[in-house]
Amino acid sequence: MAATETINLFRQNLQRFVVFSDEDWDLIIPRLEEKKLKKNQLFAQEGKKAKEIAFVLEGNLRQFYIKDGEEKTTYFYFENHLMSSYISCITGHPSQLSIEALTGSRLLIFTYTVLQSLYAQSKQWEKFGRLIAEYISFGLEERMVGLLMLSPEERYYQLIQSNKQKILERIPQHYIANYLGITPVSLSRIRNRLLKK
Amino acid sequence: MAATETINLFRQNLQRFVVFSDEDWDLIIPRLEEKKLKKNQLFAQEGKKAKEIAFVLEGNLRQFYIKDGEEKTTYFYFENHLMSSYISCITGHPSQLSIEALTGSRLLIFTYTVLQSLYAQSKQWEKFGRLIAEYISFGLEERMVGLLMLSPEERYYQLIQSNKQKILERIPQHYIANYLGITPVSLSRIRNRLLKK
DNA sequence: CCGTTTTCTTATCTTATGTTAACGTTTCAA
DNA sequence: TTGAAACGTTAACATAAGATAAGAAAACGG
Repeated sequence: MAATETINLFRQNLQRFVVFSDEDWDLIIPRLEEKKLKKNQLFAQEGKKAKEIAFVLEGNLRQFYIKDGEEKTTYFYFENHLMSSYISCITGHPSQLSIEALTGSRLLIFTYTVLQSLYAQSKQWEKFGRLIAEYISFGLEERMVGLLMLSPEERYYQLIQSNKQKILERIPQHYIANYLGITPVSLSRIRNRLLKK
Repeated sequence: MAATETINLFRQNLQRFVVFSDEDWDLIIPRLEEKKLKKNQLFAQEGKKAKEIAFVLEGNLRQFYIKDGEEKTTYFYFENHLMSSYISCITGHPSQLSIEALTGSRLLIFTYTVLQSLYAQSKQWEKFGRLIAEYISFGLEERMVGLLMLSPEERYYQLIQSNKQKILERIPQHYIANYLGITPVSLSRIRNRLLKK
C-alpha cells in the first residue's frame, strides 16, 4: 500500500470532481499500489487489454498509436493527472494505443476491475465515473473542434498560448507535431514563420 | 405527455445502455414532451445555454460551430439517437454550437435539469449518465484519431465504408466536407479521384 | 410552372504541407 | 570520453489543399 501523504494528494485531486465521504474513500485505499516506470518503459501496450488506471505522481508520459509502423503521439500525461488507456478499459477491447514514459515516472495505480466494483458499491463513486467521463468528453470535443476548424499554425499558436504550454517544455518537438496532426518538418516551418512576426 | 408507443421506443433505445426498473423509468415519463421542428429551425443556438436533451424520433439534424462568420458543420443526428449541446449542458456555459433541423423533425425532449435530478434520485440513472458519457468519449476519440492520423481522402473513404454511410444519403456534401475537416471543393476533387480508381 | 437559390463540379492560381535528404547539434549510453 | 543515435532545422521537389470564380444541374418556393 502507498504512503499516507501520497494517498491524500491523490484524494485531493479526485475531489476536484466529487467529494468523498471517508467511508467511500476507504473503499479504494487498500487497492492502491505504487509503481515506478523507467524512461521508455510502457504503461499500456497496443494489442493488450488495458487493466489499470494510474494517477501520475511524477513524470511525463506520451500516448501513441501506430500507423504503418510509425508511432503517432496523440496525448501527453503529466503529474497529478489520471491516466489510462481509457477506451480499452471501457470497451474491454485490446488497446489500440500505447503509453510510454518519457521520463522516469512514479504512478499510483489501481485496476479497472476495482474501479468497476467501486461504481457498483457506491453511488458517489458512480457519480465520479460519470464526471470523469464528462471531463474526458469535454477535452476531446475541444481537441476535435480545433482539428476541424483551425489551421495547423493556429493550433500551434493556440497551444503555446494555453495553459498546456508546459507540454512544450522538455517534450521533443516531433511528438508535439504529431499531437497537432502535422509532420515535424512542418512544425519547424511554422515555428520559423511565427518567429518572423 | 407523449404517446405510450413513443415512450416505449425511447425506453428500448436507452436500455441499450442500462436496463431500468419500472420504478426508475417512471421517474422520467412525466417529464417527457414531444416537440416538432420545421426544416431549418434550431434546436440549440450559439450563445444560449443549452437546457434540453432530445431523442430524435424523426428527421436529420446538423450541429455546427461558427468561425469567422462561417458555419462549420461538425456532426449529424439521426432517428433513434440522443441529441444535445452536450458540452453546454455539462459545463453550464453558453453553447458554442448550434443544432439545426435539416428536415422536418420530431423530438422527444426533457431538460438537463430533470436529468440531473434523475442522477441524484437513482443510482441506475447515474450509471446511465456515466455510460452515455463513456459512449460519447468513445465516439470523440475515434473521430480525433481519424483527424490526426488519416488524410482527408482516407477519412472520406473510411466514412463511405462505415455504417455511418447513411450520413451520405440526403445530406448536402458541403456539410460532409466540413465534417471531414476540408472544403467542399476539396471533397469534390477527392470524390473525383476515387472514381477513377 | 417559372424563377431563384442551392448544390456540385470544374478550372485556375496560390500556398501550405508531405517527403526525402542533408547537416549541425545535442543527448545518451557504452 | 567517445561513438552512435536522436533531434531540430533547412532545402528541394512533388502534391494536395485553400481561395475564388464560373457554370450546369437540381431543388425549392411562391
